[in-house]
Amino acid sequence: MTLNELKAIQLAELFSALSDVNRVRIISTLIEKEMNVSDLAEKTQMSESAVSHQLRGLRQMRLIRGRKSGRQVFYSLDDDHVKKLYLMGLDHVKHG
Amino acid sequence: MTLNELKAIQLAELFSALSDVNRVRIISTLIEKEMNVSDLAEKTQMSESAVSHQLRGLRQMRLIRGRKSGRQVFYSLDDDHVKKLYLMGLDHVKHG
DNA sequence: TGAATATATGAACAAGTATTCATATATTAC
DNA sequence: GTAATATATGAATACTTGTTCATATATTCA
Repeated sequence: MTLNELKAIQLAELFSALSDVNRVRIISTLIEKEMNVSDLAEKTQMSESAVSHQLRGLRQMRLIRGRKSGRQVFYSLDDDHVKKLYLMGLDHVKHG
Repeated sequence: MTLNELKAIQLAELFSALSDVNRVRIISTLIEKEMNVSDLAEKTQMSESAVSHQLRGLRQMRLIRGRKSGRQVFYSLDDDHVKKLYLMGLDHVKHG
């Protein structure tokens, strides 16, 4: 069973979404609890614009989702799958 | 428990190693069986040089390891962890 | 030893990606 | 309505990464 081309591309895109330190920090933060953009920016030491750009990519990959509340948007992980992937990667890093 | 800086970087590097279509194809191939560079090149439709460069990165990230036999080097996944990570990603892509 | 083969590597270029800055949209409060 | 705040986005620049080409190393065989 060789991997078909589309799946290979999607898989690379998925891992690509987690391949940046700032996005890892964002995911790491969102594992603990949902958070709005400006708090994320403060917590991750990034500009709000940079955070927003990264969130967009994560949203497009369906790794996170936003919940609008007034003029704020609270982001959280899209599903447990993402958390598992992240934790498995972390495990590899720790015991690798 | 906030992720420390080093872990965040390592984690991003790990996912980064899997974030390219050609590397995904290589890993996908190596999940089935170990393979030498030129066969990998043929199977993945890449030049041997390109394969070798990619293998280097995967080796450095300890995702694969090489077994030298004469003038050939047979590559295989470094441990089961990698396979799990790959399969979990694939699962996300399939059912996402 | 020298020729042939398998793999590895350095440097240069090309392609992709992240960040910044300026600006836009959306919501709330007045 | 206007002002203030939160987030989003486009364009430009800077940075990173992958591929190619040329060359180097290592191994086998004659």
